[in-house]
Amino acid sequence: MIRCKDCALRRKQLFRPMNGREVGAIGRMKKDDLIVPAGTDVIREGERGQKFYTLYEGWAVRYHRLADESRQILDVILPGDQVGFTPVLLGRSAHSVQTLTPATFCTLDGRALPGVLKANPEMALELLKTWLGEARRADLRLTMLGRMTAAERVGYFLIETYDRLRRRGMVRNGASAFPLRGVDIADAVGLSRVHVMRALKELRSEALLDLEGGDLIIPDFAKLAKFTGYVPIPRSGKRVLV
Amino acid sequence: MIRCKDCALRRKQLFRPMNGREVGAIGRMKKDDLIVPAGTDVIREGERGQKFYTLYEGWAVRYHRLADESRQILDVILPGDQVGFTPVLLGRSAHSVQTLTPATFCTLDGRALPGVLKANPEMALELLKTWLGEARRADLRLTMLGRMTAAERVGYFLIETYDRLRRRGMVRNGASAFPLRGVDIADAVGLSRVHVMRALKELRSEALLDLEGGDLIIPDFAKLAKFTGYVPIPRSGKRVLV
DNA sequence: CGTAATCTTGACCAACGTCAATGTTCGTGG
DNA sequence: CCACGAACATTGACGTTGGTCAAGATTACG
Repeated sequence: MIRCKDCALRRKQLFRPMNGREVGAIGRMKKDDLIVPAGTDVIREGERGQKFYTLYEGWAVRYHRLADESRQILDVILPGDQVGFTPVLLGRSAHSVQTLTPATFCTLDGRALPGVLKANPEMALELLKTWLGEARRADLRLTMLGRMTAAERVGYFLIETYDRLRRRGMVRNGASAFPLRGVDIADAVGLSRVHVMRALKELRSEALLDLEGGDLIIPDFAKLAKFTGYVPIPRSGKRVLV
Repeated sequence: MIRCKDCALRRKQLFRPMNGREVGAIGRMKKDDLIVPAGTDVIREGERGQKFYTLYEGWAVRYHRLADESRQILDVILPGDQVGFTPVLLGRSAHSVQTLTPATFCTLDGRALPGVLKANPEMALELLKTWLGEARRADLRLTMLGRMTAAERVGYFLIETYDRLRRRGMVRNGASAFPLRGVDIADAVGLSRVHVMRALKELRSEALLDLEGGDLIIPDFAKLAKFTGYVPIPRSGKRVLV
């Protein structure tokens, strides 16, 4: 089991430094790690849960499945992101979470969360800020689905994810591992799989990005950002790691 | 000026009862009321702000305008909803807010907010819960845009708003005032104005809803909910009124 | 080396957008 | 109360984007 004291994530730029008291409070919520293969549903829609998780390593997606079996991917979960917060504080999960790769989650006891937040109001405030940042990102994804063409949607989705990877130090020389398949991208941007492939071809031919063998390459970030209307996440926003 | 002590909103079912200490803390943040005509931009994208607002009476929308002048409506703001939270805690607003009708906002001093939340951790936690609820609603809107047909989108948007109105006691006999025009609905659900009208015609012919003279009528809530896949907001979730 | 998954391509089709002309509603001033 | 204009709704014709289907090529993996 990874101990909070030694957690490698916490040292990353993305996260807000914590004092000993805070690390201790979180450490007391910490339970076993959860190690699962690719394709595992870690959280299922409608489920109640007393535990919540921080993704430590690997990739996952939050998604929603409709009555007609179609799937909407709500968000990509990257290392350092939390899942299962909603069921703990609100009673039930409104979405499922599935791993795309083998993954390790850090498990935390949700029953202790309200107490910890009341005892550490500074942390509660920072957590609120993190969620406001997430809400802002969600607004932009909504705009993408409502108002953009196929190529713009795909480009936006990829550059946004790429930018998040970059902030986590997961990009090297303009490239990063990217385990999503065509279907996954399609389900994220509201298109069909075939049309996503056509959009990718277009983006590739304009040298805006390349996606091959599970690697995403963005040769000119500014150029793709301009094409998609993407504005990078401001450097300032640090996150609480619970 | 409406005093927090006398605020009519606070007494509504939707909101969590507050103790005297909390009402006092909020009262000290309270500044003048803001009374504006329809079509006023209360918050502009990119703006910094030290104040935040609670809509007391009237209607507004949160929206985002793209480079090509097109508009995405992110959400409808109803009495009791806050706006301007993000600029206060995160530095800048990523969206604009415009009134659809003459409206009254309660103005609060944002500089005092972090202090108030740290001094009232219970309130901070409840506020976090409110935001988690909003995030859940946003996920569903995303699903609507990504996976639904024109008629379903329009129906979903209308029933969702109707359900929110209902919780605020703004529905009488299956009907409520509804000041949004065709363009507004179009910009909310990611369709063209003309196509929204066709979708409305279809919904009307199926007796799922009616929209005339600024009134929204839903004769059979369950029937429309089934058609659109809408699940009502659980009764339990009460909101913090700041 | 073989099988399954995924990508690629082309043909065709449905949903939605655009344009433009006509009708309706509503608020305003006479 | 009526006349007028502006904003909005309605309708039909037509164009475009993206969906569906199916067959073949490529890649990943045991």
